[in-house]
Amino acid sequence: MRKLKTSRQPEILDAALAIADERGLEALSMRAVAERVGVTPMALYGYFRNKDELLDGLVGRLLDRLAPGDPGQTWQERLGAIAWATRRLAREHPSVFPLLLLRTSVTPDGVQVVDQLYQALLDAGVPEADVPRIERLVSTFVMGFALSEVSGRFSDASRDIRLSRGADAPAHRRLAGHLTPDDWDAEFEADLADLMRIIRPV
Amino acid sequence: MRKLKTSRQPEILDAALAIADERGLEALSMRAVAERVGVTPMALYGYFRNKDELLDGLVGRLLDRLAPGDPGQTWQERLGAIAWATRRLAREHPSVFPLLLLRTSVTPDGVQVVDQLYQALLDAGVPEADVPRIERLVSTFVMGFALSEVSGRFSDASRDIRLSRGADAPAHRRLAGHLTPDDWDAEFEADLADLMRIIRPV
DNA sequence: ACCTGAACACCGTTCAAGT
DNA sequence: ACCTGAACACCGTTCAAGT
Repeated sequence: MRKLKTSRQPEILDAALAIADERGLEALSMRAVAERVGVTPMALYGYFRNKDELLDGLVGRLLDRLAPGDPGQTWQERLGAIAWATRRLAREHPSVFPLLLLRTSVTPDGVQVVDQLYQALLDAGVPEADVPRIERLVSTFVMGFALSEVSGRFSDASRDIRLSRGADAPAHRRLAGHLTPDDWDAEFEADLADLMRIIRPV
Repeated sequence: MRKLKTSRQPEILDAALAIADERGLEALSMRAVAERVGVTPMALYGYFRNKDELLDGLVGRLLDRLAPGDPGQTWQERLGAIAWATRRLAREHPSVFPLLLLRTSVTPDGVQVVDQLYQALLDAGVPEADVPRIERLVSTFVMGFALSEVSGRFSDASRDIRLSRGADAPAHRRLAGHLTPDDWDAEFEADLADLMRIIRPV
């Protein structure tokens, strides 16, 4: 295990993120990053042991966007702020965002975000023994929702195909008037409201 | 757009699934699939237009495992059956499962599953206008949970690292005795119970 | 109808060498 | 301390050809 240089790591991650944002994740090759940084591909291996570690670095980069943690007033507001920031992050970096769910990488910033969620749930009155589970429940939904949006699982195309197949899908036929997703912001907000009712039953 | 042969599609998908299960997703190359089928890589292009379409075929293969849909009694039981089947599917095919969330592919089997969920929610008394949203809420959580398990987001390693970083994470320190995930089956069950309370408030 | 061979433009990564 | 060049063992895919 050689010691890695850190000096140009941020610069390299910037280049990698830019490539992913502009041309997608499969355009993100070591060679492309090197070219953007103005260096030979092999030079990158002084800063990251391999491509996997570079991708982990990219995940860290996204998480530090989430970490700031406004002082926030009520637990609902703090929890909502993180949820909306997560969704915004997915829209800003749709190619890289899936890596947050796909790669296990516990970064300091990631821990900070989880800690803020724990605190919000404690303030909401969730019993200590239930807090970690509820945190996983909420964060799993929020990340899954954001991922579904950017990966197209919720897209119009899906809905249309679904409708055209209505013949052998009776419930689809019955709900035909309601399948349209009109306003995703409103849907996300309604979902969060429902989850808050799990956290603190009214 | 040439017309594709279908004769050996199932055989090819079997080979692809086996490779992914045995050696992971990044070992799943056209060349590896071809070798397993006993054919030249180029022969595959008579059955799938490209690798992406082969992966879509793989997603379809997973979805048809979910589709059967037992007659089931209560709406809770039917919804629970699909949720547990989804989680089981992820554990059986951890490498391929993420593609379900990553790739937009609306297959007939996928529509069947969604239709069953719609029907369960209708039977639960959810207003028609809310059914599609609640279906997305539930399926997003279930798939996100299953994905988190197989991708290691919930793993012990994460928890340990989190604990060791407890210094600057006060809520973690306070909850130290409860971070342990002991029983994931129980957690999933508790989560489903909480979601059912959203569906039909007690 | 089904398959092959050769080729093209890519990959990540190792190793030895250069300043 | 930092970077390069050449090389290796891979990729997905096109094209023209073969039975």
